Amino acid sequence: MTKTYAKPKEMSELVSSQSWMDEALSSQDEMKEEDSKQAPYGMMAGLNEEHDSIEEEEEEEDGEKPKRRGPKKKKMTKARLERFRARRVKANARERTRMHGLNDALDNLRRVMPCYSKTQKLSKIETLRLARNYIWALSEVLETGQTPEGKGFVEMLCKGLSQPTSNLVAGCLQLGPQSLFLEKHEEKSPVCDSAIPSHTFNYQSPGLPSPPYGNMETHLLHLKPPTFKSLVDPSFGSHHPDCTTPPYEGPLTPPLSISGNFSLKQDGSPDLDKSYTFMAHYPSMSLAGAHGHTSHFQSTVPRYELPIDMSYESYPHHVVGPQLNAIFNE
DNA sequence: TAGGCCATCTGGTCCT
DNA sequence: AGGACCAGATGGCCTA
Repeated sequence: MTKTYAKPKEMSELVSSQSWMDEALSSQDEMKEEDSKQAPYGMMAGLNEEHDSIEEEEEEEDGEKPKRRGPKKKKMTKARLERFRARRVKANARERTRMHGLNDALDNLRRVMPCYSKTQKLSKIETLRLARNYIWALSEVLETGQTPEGKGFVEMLCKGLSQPTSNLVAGCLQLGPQSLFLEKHEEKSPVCDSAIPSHTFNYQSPGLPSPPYGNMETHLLHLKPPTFKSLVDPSFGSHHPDCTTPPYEGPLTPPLSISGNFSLKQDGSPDLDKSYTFMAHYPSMSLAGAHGHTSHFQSTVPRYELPIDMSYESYPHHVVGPQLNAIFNE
């Protein structure tokens, strides 16, 4: 899955010509070469041809370079250099792993979104935007206790999304931009790739793959206890008979831990008795279904208005994160 | 070809 | 000291 990147040609020329490279950096160059042997992304490989002498004096005052403040750097002894190099290699590996974990979590999030597609992956930012809208839309459904009117639901989901993503969502939910009404279809499994022929849908966005995703009603299954269970019990979804999507590989990151306090049992599985701290926000919601598929949701959920400018342009820099935090952590 | 998206490296900061 | 997290920088890939 990891892409491999070719080593950029210009890099070595660029770096080796830079007079500001102090000896610490030159030592890093050596380290990078070593790192690049392990990492697929070998951008720094081969940079150090001109920085072999690690003991050379660090400050070559050539007049052009601004004087550095602060304490003079310690000379890089060979031992120090070795330690530094090893540390950097390890740090790079950790950082790669960390980012892979982050991406895995994002993939998990994509899969529980109402328009999961292996062929057309949502970008990271669009995934987060859609997730936010989805939470918002579902909270509205919980509040009203009614199946949402199709157009409104899609509009909620699409707020602030880019046009291509909006098209994708509309396509997934079988709602074209012109005909935004809920059309009855026989119920199919949610989030099932390639299970439904594309001609079933009344809207296809140009350039989109055949929408294999399901219809509006199926996505509302996310509200029903079995699917709710599937979110917390990885073994559930992977054996769902209607779903042709490959089984879910790993346990989900606790998907509903709104406040971030998700308890795990000793074996690592979610502790449903303790975990759902969002019950504090949804005090009368019965979560029995998380265990037994027979729960009911009472619709006395407090309403959370999201006083956020949801225009596409407003997303990147604004209050989305802090305000959501404030809402969910109050 | 420009722009969007992405993976990776890197140095800084904070925490244990 | 070392790990986690973060943001900036960089360059590759892809598409309109």
